[in-house]
Amino acid sequence: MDIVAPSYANGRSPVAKAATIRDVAERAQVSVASVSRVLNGSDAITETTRRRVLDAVDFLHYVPHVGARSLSTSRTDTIGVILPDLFGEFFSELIRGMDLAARAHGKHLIVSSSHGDTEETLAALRSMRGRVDGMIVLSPHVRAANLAADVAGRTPVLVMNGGMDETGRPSIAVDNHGGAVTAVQHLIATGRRRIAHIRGAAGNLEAQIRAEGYASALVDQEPIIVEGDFSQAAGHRAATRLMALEPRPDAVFAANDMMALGALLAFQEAGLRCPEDVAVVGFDDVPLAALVRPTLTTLRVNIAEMGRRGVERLIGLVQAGPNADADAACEIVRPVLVERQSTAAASTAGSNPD
Amino acid sequence: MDIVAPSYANGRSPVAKAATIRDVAERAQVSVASVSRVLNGSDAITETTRRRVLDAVDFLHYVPHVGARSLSTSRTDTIGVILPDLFGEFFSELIRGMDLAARAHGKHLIVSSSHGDTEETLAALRSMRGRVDGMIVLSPHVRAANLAADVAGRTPVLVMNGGMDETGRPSIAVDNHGGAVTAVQHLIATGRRRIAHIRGAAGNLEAQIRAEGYASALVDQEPIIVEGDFSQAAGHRAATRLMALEPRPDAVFAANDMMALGALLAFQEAGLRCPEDVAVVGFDDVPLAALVRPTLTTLRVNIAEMGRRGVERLIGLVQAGPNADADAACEIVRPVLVERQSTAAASTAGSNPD
DNA sequence: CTGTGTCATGTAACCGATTACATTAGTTAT
DNA sequence: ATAACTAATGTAATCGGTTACATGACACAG
Repeated sequence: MDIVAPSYANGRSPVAKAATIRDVAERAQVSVASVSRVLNGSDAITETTRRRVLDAVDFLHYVPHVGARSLSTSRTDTIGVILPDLFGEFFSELIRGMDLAARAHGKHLIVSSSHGDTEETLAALRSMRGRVDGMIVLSPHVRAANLAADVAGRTPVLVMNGGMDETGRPSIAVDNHGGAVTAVQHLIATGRRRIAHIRGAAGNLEAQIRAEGYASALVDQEPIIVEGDFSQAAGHRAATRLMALEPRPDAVFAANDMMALGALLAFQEAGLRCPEDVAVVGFDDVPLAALVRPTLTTLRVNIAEMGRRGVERLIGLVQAGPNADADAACEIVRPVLVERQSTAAASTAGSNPD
Repeated sequence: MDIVAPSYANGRSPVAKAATIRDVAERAQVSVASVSRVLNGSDAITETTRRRVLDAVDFLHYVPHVGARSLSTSRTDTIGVILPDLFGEFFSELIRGMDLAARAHGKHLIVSSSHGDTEETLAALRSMRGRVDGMIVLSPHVRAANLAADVAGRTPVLVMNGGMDETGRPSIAVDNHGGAVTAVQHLIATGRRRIAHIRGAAGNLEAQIRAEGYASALVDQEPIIVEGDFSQAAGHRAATRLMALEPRPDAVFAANDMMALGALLAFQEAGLRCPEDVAVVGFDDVPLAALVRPTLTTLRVNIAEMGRRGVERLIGLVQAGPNADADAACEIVRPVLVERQSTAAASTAGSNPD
């Protein structure tokens, strides 16, 4: 008695393995090379062949094995993004922009987020190595960012948000200094004479640079700086301390919008009017900034655009290969001032000759 | 005259290709099998061998080729996440939770976002097929979510946020109906008698279910529903229309926090007091909800936790393989009411016997 | 009719890991 | 001393694509 394998109408057993390029070739009665050519759009292929291949692909639900492809082409068509601990809106905007650009170039995005310290960031980076054609490292710590570029080995790395980079690595940075100067000058132009600053988190490079920008733009006054950590609560506490000063500042430049909002609330709770008694400027232009009353003057960075740009430059780096040092520049993104109610010109300005 | 290849101190030419497992084996004086075993922590290996291999790995900066590995193991250790158009905070919270869980299991996350319509979502999904071990599809359109699961073929798919799913696919959903009922009951319990609803975007399943929940929880009143689209501006417009009604509603349940905020602002601009004249409830508990004045009562969903859970279930599905239909359940996440100022009990409640 | 060139297609050697199976060395029992 | 077993390591097949090169068909010139 012969024992035969059961046969199925569709010619495949119930726990069939995924179809391979050879299965497709067989069904289409062509060679694997032709299948590959059709699928990669290269070379000259007869219309008949193309049709036959596509039909077979369709019938077998063939999906090329990415690993196999990457093995022979040594490309992964994937780029990695390493993010520091998330910051709400900023994060999704950035990813949105990146994804848009990536998809436009047929690339995929691997993300790894919430990395508190440098060591964790490096671990994430290591685990991504070999899995991506290039990486974008967002880190407010220069040290981490630069280490990252070293650890990456031959994988191209684009550093973002790490502050102006003088090490000649490809990078994109926000002009935090210029932004801070703009904020202070705007406050001066609208008549404020005692301008305080609520700093961002200690050890954060961007916080550092914004504070320096603030200090450098002051005229006829000493810096008044209180510590913060980018959180709304910190802004609230800082504002409380500022109100206790004598004389009280007539304007506050906070290192980001969330702290500016915290300060705004603290002032309102204390009965101070904004902008009449004290003006407030933030940084980032989170959507919320336009929704609170008074609406918040701030410095706007087009985050999605920055993400898009980052991906495109990285793709450039990947294509250039290791030979081209061509694109080692640091690209600067300049924030623009968005004037809103919180800094409307004080009508009493100028009454104080000091 | 002999022509010899130039030799370098490190034994590698300047444009060296990445080291392979064979290079490591050679340098460590062991076989590739041993190297593989050391690197994958399997089997019995002498301490000497392990040491030798690790040294060689270190020296050569060896990084396993992920494609090759995936080719032989037919795993990618990657999971795909397909997101609809982003919604700020929600998105980053979700990814944070997912990434945490993924990393804990040594998996990577490929994300694809900003998919307006069904067709785009499917395209994203197709391009991910074969590149991931499983996918999580977030879609407010049931149709899209279900199509997705079909298109995916043998790749496991977990549907999230698609509303209660009766098709028996593995899924995780927010109890939108229950949440809406909770909101309305809370408003009734605090003395409101004319409760209006600002709907979410037309065609959005969650919006639909919340509206139904709202209507079903009402007692002694007809539904009062105005259209919205989840945006703050829509909330503002809707509130304006509600204020024109006679008699005016004394409470509003908005389908999300952003619309609730828009409504809040509109009421304040019109001189209405909240919660005294009109109470407001939102949905989501975005960070902002606790920051505005009055602080906003809302329904809180632990988004990061939901993301974490999603990844863990998907990993379970992947490991179970195609045989196990075990986990085809729809898991429900119940939002909890967060009581804040915007619905503080109206002191005038009960004065109206109607 | 033969030579030459062009175009479509096929054959088979890679890419770099994993792992079944084979082999060797070392230990213990008889 | 030999058999029988175990533990550590090695050999080579395999995964599924891409692509250099070989082949074959056909057109056209001489």
